[in-house]
Amino acid sequence: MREEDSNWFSRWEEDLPSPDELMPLSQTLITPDLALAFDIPPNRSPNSNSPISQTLITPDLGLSFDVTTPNSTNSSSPRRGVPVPPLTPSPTEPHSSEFDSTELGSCVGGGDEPARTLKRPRLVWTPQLHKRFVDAVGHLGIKNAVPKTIMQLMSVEGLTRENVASHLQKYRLYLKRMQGLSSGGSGGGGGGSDAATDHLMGAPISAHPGSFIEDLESANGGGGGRKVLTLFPTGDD
DNA sequence: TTGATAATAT
DNA sequence: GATATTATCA
Repeated sequence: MREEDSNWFSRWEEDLPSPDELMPLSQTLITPDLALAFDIPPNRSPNSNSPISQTLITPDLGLSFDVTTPNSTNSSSPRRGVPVPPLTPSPTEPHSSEFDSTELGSCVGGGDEPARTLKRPRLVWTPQLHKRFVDAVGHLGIKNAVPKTIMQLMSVEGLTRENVASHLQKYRLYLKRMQGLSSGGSGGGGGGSDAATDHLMGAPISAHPGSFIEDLESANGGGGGRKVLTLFPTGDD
C-alpha cells in the first residue's frame, strides 16, 4: 500500500538506503597528510614552484580530484595553510589500483590530527560529477533540489553540503540566465549559448524517474585528450 | 573562472 | 539550531 501520491522520488529513497550496494561514484580523497605519508618526491624544486595536482581517478567512473595550492601570488590564506608536497601529476591513465581503502582518518605517518576535520582542497566539478549533480536535481525536482538531498542522492563520498550548495548556486544562476535570456533578448555584450555548456547544464529539470544517472561517460569525448570545458559560460568570449 | 566561505534568512 | 540562500572573497 504504498501511497501512489508519493512521487517517484519516494521510490528512490527505498532504493537508496543501500549506499554500500550502489557506490558508482567512489572518490578517494587524499588528505594532505595522507599525501605526505604516501610519497614525498625527493627532488624538491629549490625555487621552481610546481603546481601540486593530485589526480585521483576512480576505476569506475574516472572522477578526478584536483588539488590546487594557492601558489600564485603569495596570498596569505589564513584558512588554507595546508602545505602539500609537490606531486607529479599523471595525465595518463594511472593504474594505481593499489589504493588502500583505509579510512581517511586513519593514523597517517606522523599525522596525529584526524583527517576528518582536515579541510579538503578545492573540489573540481568534473563533467561526470556535474552530470550526477544535474541528474540528482532533475530527479529530485526543484522542490527537493536542496543541497542536502542532492548530496544524499549523489552518494558521493567526500562531497559535503557546502560543495553542493556552492555548485547549486551556480547552476541556478546559469538556468536563470538562460530563462532571462529567453524572455528578453537584450544582449549587452554578447550572449551566446555554448553548445558544450548547453549540453551540460542545459538539462531541463523535469522531475521524472526515468533512469538514474545516464551514461556518465557520455560527457567525456573519449577520443583521448581531456578538454577542460567550462561549465559556466561567461557570456562573452 | 570557479569554488569556498561569511553572512543572512527561513 | 539547522538548513537554505545570497553575497563576497580568493
